[in-house]
Amino acid sequence: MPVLDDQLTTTFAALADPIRRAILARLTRGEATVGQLAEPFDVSLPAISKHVKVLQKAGLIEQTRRAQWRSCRLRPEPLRDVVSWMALYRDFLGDSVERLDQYLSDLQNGETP
Amino acid sequence: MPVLDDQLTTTFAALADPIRRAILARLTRGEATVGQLAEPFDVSLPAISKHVKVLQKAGLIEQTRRAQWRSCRLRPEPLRDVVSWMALYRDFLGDSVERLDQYLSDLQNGETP
DNA sequence: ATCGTACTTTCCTGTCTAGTTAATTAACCG
DNA sequence: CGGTTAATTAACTAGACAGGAAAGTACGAT
Repeated sequence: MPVLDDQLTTTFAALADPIRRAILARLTRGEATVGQLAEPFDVSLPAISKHVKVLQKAGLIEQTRRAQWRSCRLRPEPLRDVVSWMALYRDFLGDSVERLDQYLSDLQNGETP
Repeated sequence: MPVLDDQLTTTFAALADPIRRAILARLTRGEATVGQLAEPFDVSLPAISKHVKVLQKAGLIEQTRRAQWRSCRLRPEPLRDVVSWMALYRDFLGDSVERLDQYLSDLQNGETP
């Protein structure tokens, strides 16, 4: 089950922006509309709207429409792919990373979700 | 000890390219010169040289000069920063991620490296 | 129906990135 | 020294990307 190269590229590209990472961080505290997501930032709403679209295309968030509001929610799958990808580097991340390793095996065996 | 936002941006940007990820993967199997890194790819040497420079600036690899060869070696720190950053999302990555969590605490306590 | 709210889309700009070829630096080898 | 190998730098091009302003869409309220 290798992680798709293309998916990883999109995910990493999406994560390579401070505003988008801040949006994700905000969403760990619960759903939010695009307007709410925009609040803390000093950029226009269209700019945020585009960031949201990038995150959505990467599968990192999901948007559901309620009336004229788009509520955004975190989707964990791409982050799991990143964790899986990192397994390649476990030997370089220290000796006792067997726990991370173990976690990954569990994931692959469907024991965790 | 929060991870520097800027560092994460550079790291993710560096990882958002299939060739650069392949270079890193290659380096898990041991050091390699720029020429050796270039071999599997259908792009010019200068292109690979630039990829190497991007990885270097992100701190993901280290280059040591031996005669006219530049030997490249993996540096794990930025990947550890990514793992640390992912800790924010542990609740979204499944319930039994305490192992990952544990691993991270160990890292912060300097117990692992 | 029309107004306001909440976005999204379009268009345009400047900047960044990946790739090319050609020229350059650096080190070793005879 | 001159030549060869290894890699970087320079100069350029085509495409992606972040941002803004302005126009467009969609829904709810009145």
